[in-house]
Amino acid sequence: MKYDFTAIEKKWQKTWDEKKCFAAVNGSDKPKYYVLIEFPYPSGEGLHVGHPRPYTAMDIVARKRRMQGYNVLFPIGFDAFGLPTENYAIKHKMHPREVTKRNIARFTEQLKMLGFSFDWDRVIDTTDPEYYKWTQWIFLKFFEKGLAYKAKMPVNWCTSCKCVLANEEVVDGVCERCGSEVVRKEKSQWMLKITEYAERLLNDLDELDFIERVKTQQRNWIGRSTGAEVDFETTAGDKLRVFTTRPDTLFGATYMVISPEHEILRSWLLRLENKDEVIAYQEAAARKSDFERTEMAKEKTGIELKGVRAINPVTGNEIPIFISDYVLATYGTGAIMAVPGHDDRDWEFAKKFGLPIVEVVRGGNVEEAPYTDIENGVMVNSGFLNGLSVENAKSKIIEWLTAKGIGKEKVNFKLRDWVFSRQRYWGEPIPLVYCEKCGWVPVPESELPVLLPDVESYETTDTGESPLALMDEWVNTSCPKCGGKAKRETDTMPQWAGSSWYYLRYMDPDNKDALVGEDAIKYWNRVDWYNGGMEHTTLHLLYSRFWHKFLYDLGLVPTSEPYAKRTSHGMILGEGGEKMSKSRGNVINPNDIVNEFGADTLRLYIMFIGDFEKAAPWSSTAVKGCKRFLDRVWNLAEKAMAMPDKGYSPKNEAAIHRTIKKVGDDIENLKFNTAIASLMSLVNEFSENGCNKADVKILLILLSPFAPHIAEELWERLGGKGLCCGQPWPEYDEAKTVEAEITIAVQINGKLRTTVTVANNSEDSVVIDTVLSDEKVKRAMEGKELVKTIVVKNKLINLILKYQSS
RNA sequence: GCGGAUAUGGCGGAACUGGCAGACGCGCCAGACUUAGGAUCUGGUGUCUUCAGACGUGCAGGUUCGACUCCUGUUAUCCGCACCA
Repeated sequence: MKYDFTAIEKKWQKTWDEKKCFAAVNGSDKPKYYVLIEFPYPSGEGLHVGHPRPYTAMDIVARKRRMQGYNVLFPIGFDAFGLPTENYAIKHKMHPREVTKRNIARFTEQLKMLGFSFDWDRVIDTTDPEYYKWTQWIFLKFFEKGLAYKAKMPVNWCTSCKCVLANEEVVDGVCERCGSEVVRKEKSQWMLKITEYAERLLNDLDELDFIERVKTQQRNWIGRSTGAEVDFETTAGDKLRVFTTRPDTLFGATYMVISPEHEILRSWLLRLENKDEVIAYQEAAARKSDFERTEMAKEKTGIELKGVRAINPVTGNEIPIFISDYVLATYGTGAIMAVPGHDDRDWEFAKKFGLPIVEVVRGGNVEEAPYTDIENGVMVNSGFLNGLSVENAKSKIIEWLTAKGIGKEKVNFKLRDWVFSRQRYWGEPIPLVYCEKCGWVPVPESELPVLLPDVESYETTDTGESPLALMDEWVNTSCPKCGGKAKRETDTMPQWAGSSWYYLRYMDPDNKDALVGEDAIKYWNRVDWYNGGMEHTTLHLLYSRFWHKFLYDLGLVPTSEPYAKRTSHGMILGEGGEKMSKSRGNVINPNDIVNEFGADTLRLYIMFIGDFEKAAPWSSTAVKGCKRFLDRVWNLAEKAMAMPDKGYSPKNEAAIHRTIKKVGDDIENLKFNTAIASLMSLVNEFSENGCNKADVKILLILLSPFAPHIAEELWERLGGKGLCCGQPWPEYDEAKTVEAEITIAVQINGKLRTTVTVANNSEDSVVIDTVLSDEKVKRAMEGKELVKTIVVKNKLINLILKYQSS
């Protein structure tokens, strides 16, 4: 019989489906294990060859855990709200709901074709009103607790999507999604107070089993820094508050800088002699996008405020105040004390404007370059701080400032609150109404979900308002509180809303009374292993940790963190090593690969392609190698059918034990490529030594998480009991992983000369005797003296020789 | 600029706590079977070479009996952050 992968794959997918082999059981007695992948966005393009990489990896883990006796939850769903669908729908004059429905159907078919062991009875769709009802419900809780608030503020506005973006969605000054320019715009927006959780989001990382680069990235994004706030009196009779991480250098503060947007300017404006100049600078700064500002960062600009000066609280000196866009309005207090001697940016600015540079930390030459070392410096020119280390000076000055009531210790974060409104149709409606009398009023829980209106037109408006704003019938409603006239909020939620809690819904997808039932959450607890893309580190991953903590505070979930372990995969690149994209025309469609080689080959290749955590270029020739491997397995099994089934063949025993160990360990460590390599080696060994039925059966069990269809088919043909995916994961015997005879490397003066074969675990003396009687070694030793012998057990022997001294 | 990672044959990549560099696969070469092969099987495949060996893990040093692995310096590429005071 030939290996007819198409027929085989269909057959087993059907069997698994009918027997519900991969259904997770709530409340089972078995230990539970929750494996999660990031659910896909069902785009119109269908499944990309990049999708199966993380899916196959986690499918392997899920299948292995089941074989190890766990009750595994390995779910799938669709994150279906969002712009691409809406844009596609507008272009093709379809309803986003229809587009979504079609795309989900297509994705489902493609995912099933690859044989993933998802529990298909728990599928969720974020656009299903039964689902987004609970997304809205959580939002109302945020609102109730004061963590959702509306604020007028400058926001990132994507000129192409006609929609605001969260800070996390702006990459290099352009829209993360469409690459269009992002400009600043003043808008009134719903915000989520993620900053309230900054400290916990940071600290709790320590206890999590996340790969280091994820933790680092989140830490940098949260950006905690400790310092002090200090009030400077001004000649205008008021106070200017600054934040600094170097309060120790206060004696060196020779001028101040405030951001062009700083509020205090308004009250100073009348006193300014160069008012017009200042206003012109403000206007110029306002016109620039954030990106343009940083682009021009190379050259510092600024204007001195003529007419107001500040007083350095420790020196008593009057110092000038500047406005400059190198000071950000959104961080700290929007104002800084400038210490040009010990800060790169202040130094640069001072040099340009000819401002005095005072050394207050000794260790460098502040005329040449700012001295920023905080480890070795000693305070000078700093009155009562002189002679102290930087660290000691910090605590002393903070003590002093606190006592005087002009400053205090302060912690700041880079993390900003989350801009949560989007001016688009295809998202969850924000369940609030605005009443002239009562203000913002939540829609009562009993009236959830607030459904998206079913309308013909949902195109973007040019005014920057949500398309929902044009739907009078939907907008105009009555106030749930007073019954008077009210208007619905017309902005919708961002794409990240539905995905912030989806892992909870999988535990109990059909619950009508709660987002997740108490028993279900108690049983499943939290996700044990979550794999996803690095690009979500400061978006989805951070957002969902925030939501989870909030739900934890409400007492709705038992853990303060949603994911115990987080790993991440590299991208699949095009053949030339470039990113796969439609415009480059180098996109590989998984359907083509499955048609030509089968799903098992695709799965195997995508795991064999290279280090799972690194990017790897696709190679259409290398795919064939994996197909060839499966062909060889097939032939081997056909031959073994007539062979005995009692115990491993003695010749293969050591290799089998080694492979069981290697494959098992490698799966846990994301080393799928070497796991497959070891399976290939085992097959090579079987071909050389011959093999019996028991040998092949163990091979099939080990292979089954990677290439489940062929394993299942051959298992059946070899007369295996039950299903291959239901077999217990094999055990290995450490003692049996080593061959009876082993090869030892022989080095002379550190260089490999030859090898010898000795019995495993031979005594050193035996090894030395064998080596010394070796012809090659004897020749090399002629006329030389053996000074030293180094033996590494079962590995290597190194003979140190010297010319004989006469 | 700051932080992190990476650098190994023609290619993708292996190498445990310092112990036979190049596992496994692709490609290539030779042979077998073939009407045929872009199928299959067998063998070979780091470089140089006087066939004894010499040289080889970005580059320059160092530690060690022994270094892809540790240390110092340096270059390149990728990723993240990007005036965060």
